[in-house]
Amino acid sequence: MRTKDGEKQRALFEATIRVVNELGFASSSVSKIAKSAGISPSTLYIYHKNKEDLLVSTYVEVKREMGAAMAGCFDESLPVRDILRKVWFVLLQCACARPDHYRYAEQFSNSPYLELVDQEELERHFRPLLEVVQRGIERKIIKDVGRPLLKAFLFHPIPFLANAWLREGRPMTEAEMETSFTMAWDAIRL
Amino acid sequence: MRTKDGEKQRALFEATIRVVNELGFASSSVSKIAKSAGISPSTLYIYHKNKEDLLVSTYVEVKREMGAAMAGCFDESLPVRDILRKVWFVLLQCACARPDHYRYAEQFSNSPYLELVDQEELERHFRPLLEVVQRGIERKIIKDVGRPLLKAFLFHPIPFLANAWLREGRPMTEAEMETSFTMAWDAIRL
Amino acid sequence: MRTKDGEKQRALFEATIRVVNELGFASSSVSKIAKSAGISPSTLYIYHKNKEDLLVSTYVEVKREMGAAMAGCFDESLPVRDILRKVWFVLLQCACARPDHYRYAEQFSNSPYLELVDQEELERHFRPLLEVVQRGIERKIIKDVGRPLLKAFLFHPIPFLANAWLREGRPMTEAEMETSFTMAWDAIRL
Amino acid sequence: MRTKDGEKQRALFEATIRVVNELGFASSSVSKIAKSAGISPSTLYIYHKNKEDLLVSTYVEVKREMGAAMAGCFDESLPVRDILRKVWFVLLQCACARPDHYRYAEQFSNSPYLELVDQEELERHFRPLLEVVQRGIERKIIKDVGRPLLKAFLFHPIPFLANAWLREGRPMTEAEMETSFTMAWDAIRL
DNA sequence: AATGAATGAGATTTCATTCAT
DNA sequence: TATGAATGAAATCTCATTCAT
Repeated sequence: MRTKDGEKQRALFEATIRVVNELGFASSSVSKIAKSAGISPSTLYIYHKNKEDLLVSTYVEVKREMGAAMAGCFDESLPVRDILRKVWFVLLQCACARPDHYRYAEQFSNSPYLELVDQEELERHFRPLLEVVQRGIERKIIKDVGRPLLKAFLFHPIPFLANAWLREGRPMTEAEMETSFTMAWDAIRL
Repeated sequence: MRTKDGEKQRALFEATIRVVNELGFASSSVSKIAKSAGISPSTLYIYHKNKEDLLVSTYVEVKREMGAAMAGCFDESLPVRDILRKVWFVLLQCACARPDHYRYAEQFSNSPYLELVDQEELERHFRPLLEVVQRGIERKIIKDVGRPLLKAFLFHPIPFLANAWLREGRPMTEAEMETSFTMAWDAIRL
Repeated sequence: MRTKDGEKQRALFEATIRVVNELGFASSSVSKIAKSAGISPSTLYIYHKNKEDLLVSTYVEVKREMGAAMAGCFDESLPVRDILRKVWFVLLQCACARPDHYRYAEQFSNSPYLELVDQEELERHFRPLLEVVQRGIERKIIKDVGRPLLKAFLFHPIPFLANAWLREGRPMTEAEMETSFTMAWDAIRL
Repeated sequence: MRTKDGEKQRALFEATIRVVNELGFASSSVSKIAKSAGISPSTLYIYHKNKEDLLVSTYVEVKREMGAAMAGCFDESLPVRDILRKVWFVLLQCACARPDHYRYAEQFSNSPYLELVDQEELERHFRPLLEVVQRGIERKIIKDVGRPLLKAFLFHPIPFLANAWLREGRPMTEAEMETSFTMAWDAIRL
């Protein structure tokens, strides 16, 4: 009896992102993704129930990895602003290092597929971050304006910026990162 | 493609947005859009060269209408902040009034279709706005950080916020609009 | 605008019966049927919603034609036995003339597809026949044993017999038909 | 194909009947049957050369069991009519007790698969019965009309009747069995 | 201008079967 | 013996587009 191949699983994950970024959801077919992963389309169905499952679990995995990257740089002992600054830098660096992952997440979360994902579960990956923000609110450092508004200025700009620099074809400089965080912080701080 | 019936043209425009929002680009077909517009798929080809042309020109039209809405509220005699505040309110109101148009634009601009659109031409609709921003920079009122960063905090949040409130099922209050603009302004002002 | 082609409709009907008889339900595919009808598989979907609809409506049409053949030979003025005898002969002749139609009906009605058909509607085609049987019961000519038992001996044997002779490769003689009807009649008469 | 586990063999036999009855030949796949039997599709190939072999040997086994049930009630010392009556009752009871086995046999024998079965060998199971019928013919008790006609009225109705009662959801009463046999007997007796 | 009919290409998915353990 | 992994072939059905009226 053969055993499920972790390498194939990963190849599928990367291929999905690659193909969707290149062709968009409209033209991404299961066969193209399978071919890009170097496996047979039928083999894909051993790893995923159907196309939807492939796309959704790819999204969830991207989000999980983003959450992990963030968690890895978390230092609760720092002041609120410094924690957020560090996270901002890490996320921006990730977005620039793996812009395709971020672009995939953007495409996905702007499509009706998003409704198939359990939002609660996704947020769990970012729980510590949300708690820091909450602490900032309680200490009157951050505006008490509800989560959507804070999201809109603190997280939402990140992939957009990564994308913009990607299109310019050069990496973001340290100074540009600093500037961008300052803008986000100015938006949310009291 | 021999243009004629304005009513059908409009029906197609709305149907495209409706269907793409409901099904996503992945599952939106020419036939479904035609059916939703109450015309035959063959008739659609009188108005549009092909599917791509349909999707692209729908996007351009959405952007044009957004530009027009903005232009309609433009009062050059006001101070920079007040101009931007007015525009922000109008765009947010539009986004809340026709969230589907905005959602369509979001989906479209996160897809590879975007590359088919002449960005220069699109920006023309927003020229006056960009000039006001430029004036703010020159007068040391707005941070001089390049267009992408300003876009990221001044325009990009708008459809995201409209979407967030749409999901909550209630309209944005005047106070919430004021708060959100304040955040955007805090982000970009010097 | 082209108009739906009655010839194609008929070709599909015959092709369905032909292919299913040759290969059985297990190996009959939409493509094979379309090819056998001389049309493209996609064209088939203009005439039938899906495979199921194709198979079901083919069955219904076969039954309708059987009903029509029977109705055409119906002479209410004759005694009960003579009416049934005439019907028996006509149905046997039909079954022998178009054995594929009958074989199709047999295969179909022994498959779970049968449950998709409105039995009430089917029986309508045979209403006059059922009424004659009823009359026979009332006049104490035919056993009053319920419809299933009468069906089992009066109609059910017909395609079986047609099939048997088909396999022998020769037509049924007049005498054999007479004998077979006598047996059916002996079974149901009082 | 290296036979071994009798329990699995039986589970496969029952699963084949179950699945085919539920889904029909058209939709019954090896994997579905294997899953329904609680084994892996690969294991199935230890017991059967291929799908065809699975279906055919299931049919043969059903027939063998029917023959055995009949043989078990056979009392050569009785008069011809009484032997046939006993057999009729037993077969009807079997058909009602295991309607799925009979339904499977019906589906199978109305499909082109039937041609893969050695008819001679099948008939061997029913040899004693056929000899009794022959004796009846010689003693001028039964019509001398050839085997197909006798089959059509003496055996063919049985699964049809079992099916009809199955659909009504209640078992056949003793009286109904008596009536049905009387009809069969009336059909074939001189 | 408008549209139902028509279709080749291609979509997603399942199948029967073999492989490797 | 037993089985999960693997796959080429083929299934059903939809698509974007053109044809013919």
